Amino acid sequence: MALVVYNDLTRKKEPFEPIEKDKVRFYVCGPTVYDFFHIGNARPFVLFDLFRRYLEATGYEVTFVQNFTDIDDKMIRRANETGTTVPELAERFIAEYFEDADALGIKRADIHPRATHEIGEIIKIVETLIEKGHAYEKEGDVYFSVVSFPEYGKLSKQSIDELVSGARIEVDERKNNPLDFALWKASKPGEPFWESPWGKGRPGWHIECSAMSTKYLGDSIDIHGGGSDLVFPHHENEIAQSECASGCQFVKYWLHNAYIMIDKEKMSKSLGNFMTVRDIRKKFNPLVLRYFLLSAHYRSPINFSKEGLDQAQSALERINNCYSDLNFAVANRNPCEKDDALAEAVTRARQGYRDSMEDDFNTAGALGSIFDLVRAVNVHLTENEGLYREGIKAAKDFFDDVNRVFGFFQTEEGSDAEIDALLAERVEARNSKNFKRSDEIRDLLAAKGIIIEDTPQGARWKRQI
RNA sequence: GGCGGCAUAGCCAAGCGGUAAGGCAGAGGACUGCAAAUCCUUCAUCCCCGGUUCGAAUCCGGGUGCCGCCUCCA
Repeated sequence: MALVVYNDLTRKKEPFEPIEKDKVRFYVCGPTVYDFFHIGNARPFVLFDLFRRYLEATGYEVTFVQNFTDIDDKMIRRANETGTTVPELAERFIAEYFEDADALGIKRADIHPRATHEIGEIIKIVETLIEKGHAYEKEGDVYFSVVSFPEYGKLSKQSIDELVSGARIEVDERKNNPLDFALWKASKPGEPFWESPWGKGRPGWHIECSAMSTKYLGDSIDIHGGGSDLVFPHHENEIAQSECASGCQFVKYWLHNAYIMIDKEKMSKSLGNFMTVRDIRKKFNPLVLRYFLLSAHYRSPINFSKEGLDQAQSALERINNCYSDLNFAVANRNPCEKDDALAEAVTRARQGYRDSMEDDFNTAGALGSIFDLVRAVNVHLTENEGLYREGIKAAKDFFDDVNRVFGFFQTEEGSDAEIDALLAERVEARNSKNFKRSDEIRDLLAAKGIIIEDTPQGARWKRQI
């Protein structure tokens, strides 16, 4: 069994074979940093981070690049509205991005390039495209000519004619073809600008990703990821620019995630029906959102709802309870004889987990295998007074391996003198049948989000997720 | 008009030809001073109609419903 991924370029599942053996060049479209990101934006960030982790866990050396778009119309507009500058706005929301991303357990990319730091690279590509006859300059703007690239439309499976006839874009006299798009935009008075062969201006959106991907990963990369709303025109345009400039195939595997839906509509900034990750974090542990995003296959839409998050929280609690029960048992139980059922359950869970993940990153299926082992561990802990050490060790190793990819086990075992003292007092109260006092202490701690559990091995506490 | 996706129990969600994973919620029971956690039992024939097949949720055809892209959007 080997990894198979669904490639949007061919619309088929294909065996994953990187261009260079054991190495993966992976690029993901990052945020435009003019605001907090919402949970729809969070989906690709979480997903592609997870794919990267899985690839790394299975032995690939991954170079992972995710950009920041820090100059475009939205940046300029927001900076004007809020009385700040574009660079200040970018700094602020790059920092906010990392705060939320860290909370969601998203690892830092190897490289987080910013468009404004790559202007030289961008100008170089635009010049190349003009030289090769794929682009033309008009009044300080530079446009890409879609008819110069016969394969234009190969990702979205549309011909230029079909795209034109369905287009809702405004006619722009400067363009030779309505589908031509800006590589470079002349700056208007008061806008940020950079000097270029075509005068003062700034890069178009699509060219950024081509430039940054090429600079840090080379002309041809293995995986390019993003939301499916980027298929057209963003990724189609990236292909056109990059392949015309380099003469090589730009990307081997195109992966796109489906949207978050809310009330049967796509969640999006423009519709205004979004919830930011920052909002969610006020009500839920961010790992609950992480679990929620991983509970369905990445190419299926997810319907967002409060109930959905509640369910995710309960499920995540079940996993975490098992993990902490397991650790507690290791510290507090004596060995018992071999438990074949547990040993077999670990083997089966590992196999099932792997089979699911290798089938186009089927995280929902993988969760099924994880829960199967949760049940088996719980059964073992319930049916035995002691502990089958080897089996439990194998289960813990599996959970730890999973966690390096899924990242939602709470691995830290808390210790707190004040809580420990209250817990000790409660034990005494219970021993002397002073249940009024013991329940008081339990309620007191519960109000602080501390949950008490009485086990045959003694009382213990944990934090509410 | 073009391209594409989805429809599986109250809810979420795998499965993609061999007789329905998993989670949440619910019901009954065990354990507990009461809880919590946990365990046991229980809870679906897969939108409709045809077809192919020994056999279909899974393939084909036709419906119905919902959604997305074709403009900034993850």
